[in-house]
Amino acid sequence: MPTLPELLSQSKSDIEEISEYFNELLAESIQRVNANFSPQRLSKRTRQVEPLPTDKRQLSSYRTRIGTMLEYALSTEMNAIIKERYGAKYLLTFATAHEYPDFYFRDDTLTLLLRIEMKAVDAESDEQAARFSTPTILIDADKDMLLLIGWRWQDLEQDGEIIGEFPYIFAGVILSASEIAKERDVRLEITKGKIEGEKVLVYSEKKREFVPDPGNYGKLWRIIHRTRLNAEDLSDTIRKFKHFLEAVDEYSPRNRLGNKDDEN
DNA sequence: GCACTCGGTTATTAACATCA
DNA sequence: TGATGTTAATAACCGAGTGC
Repeated sequence: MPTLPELLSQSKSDIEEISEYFNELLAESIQRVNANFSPQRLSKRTRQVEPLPTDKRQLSSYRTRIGTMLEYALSTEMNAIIKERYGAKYLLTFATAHEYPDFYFRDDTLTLLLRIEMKAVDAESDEQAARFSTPTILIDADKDMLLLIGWRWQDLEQDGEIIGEFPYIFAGVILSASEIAKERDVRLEITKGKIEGEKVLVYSEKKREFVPDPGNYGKLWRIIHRTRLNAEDLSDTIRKFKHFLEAVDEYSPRNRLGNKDDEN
């Protein structure tokens, strides 16, 4: 595999190749977070002793919170690994405002090289309603990547006894953001919706007119249209994305991809 | 008849605008 | 100035329709 400086110095940057490099980086970071940060800093006692929120507003809130902490932990590990490999040559910095994207990958003069948006989903949640809803026209095909992780509660054992649980990342992938956006917009077209600048409109049968998307555009399970799940022309990126969905589906209360024989 | 799909509703928060 | 209203963002859940 080429080194990162090689990939970034090519006259025409290839985001697919760069994502492959980052996938390897991500896999190692996930291992570290699962082994250290998560069981040490995000652990809690068993559900019987320390229950999780059940109120739906609280559910939404705590999942967002854990997602943010996992973002912090993962990006910190990724930055550390990059530092181990290339010294002070690169930085993975947070976007400090609530804006697209979450992270900027920069060189040592702080020049922007890549942009990374991250989404964390709890497999136990009803819909994994996290959304990649960045308007297509704001996505830079050469620089933007989407980082997805799936997590679930894992028992924490001590001397053969379960003493608590911690968020365990069981799947993670980095993909070209524009490829995902492309598939997302193919789906929108299939469902008779349309894009006007930064606005997304869906056709409402009830009102017999186009209405602003009510907040479903880009939900992870609404990116590949179901009629395209097994399409021949799925790009490599979409196949990797589908693989990620399958991993989440494995632990999800639902069985949306039909690859589970029994309930679990 | 169950489980999924997909447009839609709701709860909550924060920022900002408007009104008495 | 303080109370109230509006809007935007997020992610939960809802429910009619649909397919097996």
